[in-house]
Amino acid sequence: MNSQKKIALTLPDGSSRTFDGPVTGSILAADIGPGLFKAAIAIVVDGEQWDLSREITQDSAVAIITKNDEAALEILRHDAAHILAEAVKELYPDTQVTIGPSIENGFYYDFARETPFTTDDLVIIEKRMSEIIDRDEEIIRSEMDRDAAVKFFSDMGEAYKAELIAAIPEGQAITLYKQGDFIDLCRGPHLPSTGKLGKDCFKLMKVAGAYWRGDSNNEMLQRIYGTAWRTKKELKAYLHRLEEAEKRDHRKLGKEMKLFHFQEEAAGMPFWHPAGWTIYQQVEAYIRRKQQKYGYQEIKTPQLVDRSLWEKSGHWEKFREHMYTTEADGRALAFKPMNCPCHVQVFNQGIVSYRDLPLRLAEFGSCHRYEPSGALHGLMRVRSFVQDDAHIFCTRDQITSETEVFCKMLLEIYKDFGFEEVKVKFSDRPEVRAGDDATWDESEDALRDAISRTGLDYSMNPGEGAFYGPKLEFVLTDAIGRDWQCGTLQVDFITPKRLNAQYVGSDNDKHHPVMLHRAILGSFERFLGILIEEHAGRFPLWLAPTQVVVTGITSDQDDHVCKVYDQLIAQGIRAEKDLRSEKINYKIREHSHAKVPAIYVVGAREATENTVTVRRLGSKQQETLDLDVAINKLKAESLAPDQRTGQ
RNA sequence: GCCGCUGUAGCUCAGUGGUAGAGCGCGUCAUUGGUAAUGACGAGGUCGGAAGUUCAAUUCUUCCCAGCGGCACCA
Repeated sequence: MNSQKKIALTLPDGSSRTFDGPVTGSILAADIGPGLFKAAIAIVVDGEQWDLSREITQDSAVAIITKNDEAALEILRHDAAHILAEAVKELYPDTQVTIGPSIENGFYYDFARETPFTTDDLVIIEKRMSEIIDRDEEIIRSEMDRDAAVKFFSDMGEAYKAELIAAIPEGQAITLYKQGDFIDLCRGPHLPSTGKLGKDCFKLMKVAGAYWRGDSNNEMLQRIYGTAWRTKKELKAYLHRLEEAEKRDHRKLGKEMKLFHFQEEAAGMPFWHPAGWTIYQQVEAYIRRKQQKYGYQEIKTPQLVDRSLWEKSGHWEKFREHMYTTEADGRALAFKPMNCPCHVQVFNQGIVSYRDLPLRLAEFGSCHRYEPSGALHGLMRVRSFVQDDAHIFCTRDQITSETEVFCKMLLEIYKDFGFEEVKVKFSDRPEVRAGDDATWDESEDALRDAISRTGLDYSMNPGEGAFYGPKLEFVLTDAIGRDWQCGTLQVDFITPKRLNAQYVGSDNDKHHPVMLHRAILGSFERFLGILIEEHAGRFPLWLAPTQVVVTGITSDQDDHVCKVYDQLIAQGIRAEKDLRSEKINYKIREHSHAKVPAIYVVGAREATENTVTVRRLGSKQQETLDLDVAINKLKAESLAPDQRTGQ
């Protein structure tokens, strides 16, 4: 036997093991201990994830990945995708496979097949997957020359795979993985065998359409989504989380709590009911106070504007498809999809001096956008909505300070709504855009300079800027960890030029101002949807549609209930009275289900002593207080965060 | 817009080639009860819309609309 080179492997604890020749992760794991061998999933070799079966031929730093490691989940899910594909190929041989990555919480695989998969098919496929896991097929890695691989998959009738491989640079070796009779192109790594995926740790979730290569010009494939976890317990916990999220669905709560509704005759346009509109108005009043505090002036501009303005602003060219249009007096009119061109019209009235800048014009602007029908989603994506929109007209020198102040205002507002975690994204020039590169360079630099001075961390979002300028996007995280992009600040050197906005500078020359488009909530509709889900319908007192219900034990207290109710109303509290001849149990149950934050019960005792017994939502405790004390307490708590003392 | 699924009472849903049912809610009456369901009775539906097949369609077929899950889109 040749004298083989010794291989030294360094483990994470710093210890090292020497082998007489090339060694696989499996052998290493077995060498360390049978427990580790059993739990091993893959191995990290010099920072790169490898299969356990791959030979390590030189000294390396290694770490065995076991089921308990975070990294294992991704491998597990990727494997589940392969097992799914294998099951589908076995059951429906006429199907072509395409791609199947691991994703957050699970995996999917896209298939090309004439007949659609049904939900019944999912049950059958799931069963076959379990059988494949039982077979415990070895997963074998191999390499193949690119051209050979293209031929290999073409011959097999897998046109999509062949197309994918053909796109890989020539001469490059590609890796294939085989399990049973199923072979797939894959970077890896994979589990040693299919049996390593727990039979009761995965579940197929849904079938959906998805475009080949994510391009809507391409044919549509059938995507099967699944979820996979390390343990049955984790799977159950995940399914439970989904159920909990469903309970806070704003569409469901909106109906239950009579906040708003939609109907066929106005698809994507909410009808706000009294309760929902109350919340809306609280939010609007709050934002109005904040805008006043930060030096904004509120305006109101038309919803229907002549096409010629949209042509000048550039919207007609770029967004015509998404604009509602109509005609009157022989003129073509369009509903505004945004407010900026109208705000420039306000700016353009009269001569503006540099002394007037920055000019901050705010509008709760009612906009319409013809969104694709498939995009509509409750309040989150609508066709008519109102933005907390404003445009700051300023000089180039003022961009930095205006951005800084805006960020402060935005964080303050998010905090008041209970959102402490905010991410910032910087979107730079998109491919289709207005304006020359020099202007884009300048505006991107100005924005970058501004955001770095705020000290906020941000990530890049390349190519996602507006057609007229780069932007910052503000993303908040809700109570169950979901991200929502709400706020935005966009630098715009172009619209003021196009719409001929000018001011007289200190040099007595005319200049175009810079426009900062900015919103904090984004759309009220969507933000209310987020708030409903954030609070699961149990709003804090300042937002709750009904803040307190007053009710008696028997009808003997009706007069007193009315007296208490009148006092609450006089104090500006959103109170209701319940004089129905129902038992107290019944009324408590009903108002608790309606998520009313406070219930005042007045019995014979309270009526004589002029007290109320207070029951708060979510608590079974009762507290009897003097009426004045109770009302003052409620009133203090009903104040919006910015109206409380100390702000 | 694309793929798939769904559309029955105010809500949640069952059901059928011979023009429909439950629970909750709603109304009336009785009950006056101390913190998550008092009882009785009653009203309420051209079964999403249009066309077709059929002696007969809510049920089968086609088209349209809307909703849901994704994909694409999101100034």
